[in-house]
Amino acid sequence: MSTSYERIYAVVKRIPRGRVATYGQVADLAGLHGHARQVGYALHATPAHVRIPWQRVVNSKGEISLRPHEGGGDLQAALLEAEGVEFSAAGRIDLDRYQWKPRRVRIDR
DNA sequence: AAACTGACTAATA
DNA sequence: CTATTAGCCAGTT
Repeated sequence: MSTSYERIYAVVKRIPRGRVATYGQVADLAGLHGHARQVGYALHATPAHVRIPWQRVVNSKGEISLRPHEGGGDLQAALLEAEGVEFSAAGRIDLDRYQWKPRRVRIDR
């Protein structure tokens, strides 16, 4: 395997600590516009020996797409919190503040 | 090869 | 807020 997966991994690896990106965003940055699903699929199929910050990829609502009881769901949340990402009571992330915006001056704060 | 599946998204209702 | 519809497309069966 290569092609799409490597691009996706490459993009995900660039996500800075304490920031998150959406699946659609990653797809777009990877040159796979409209392939949001493939991003999720690729990450799901990511071998454990490939260390990438997959936890920084969330869905468009700023939520973790995995169900808590399934593998990784709570782990992802824990990892993100450890990076300083703040979760709302509903387990959601404020994308306005934490979404990674590459190639753009971060005016936020 | 055809059908199924899925860590998605956006638009409607 | 939930539900439905539709668009997307690679990997599995």
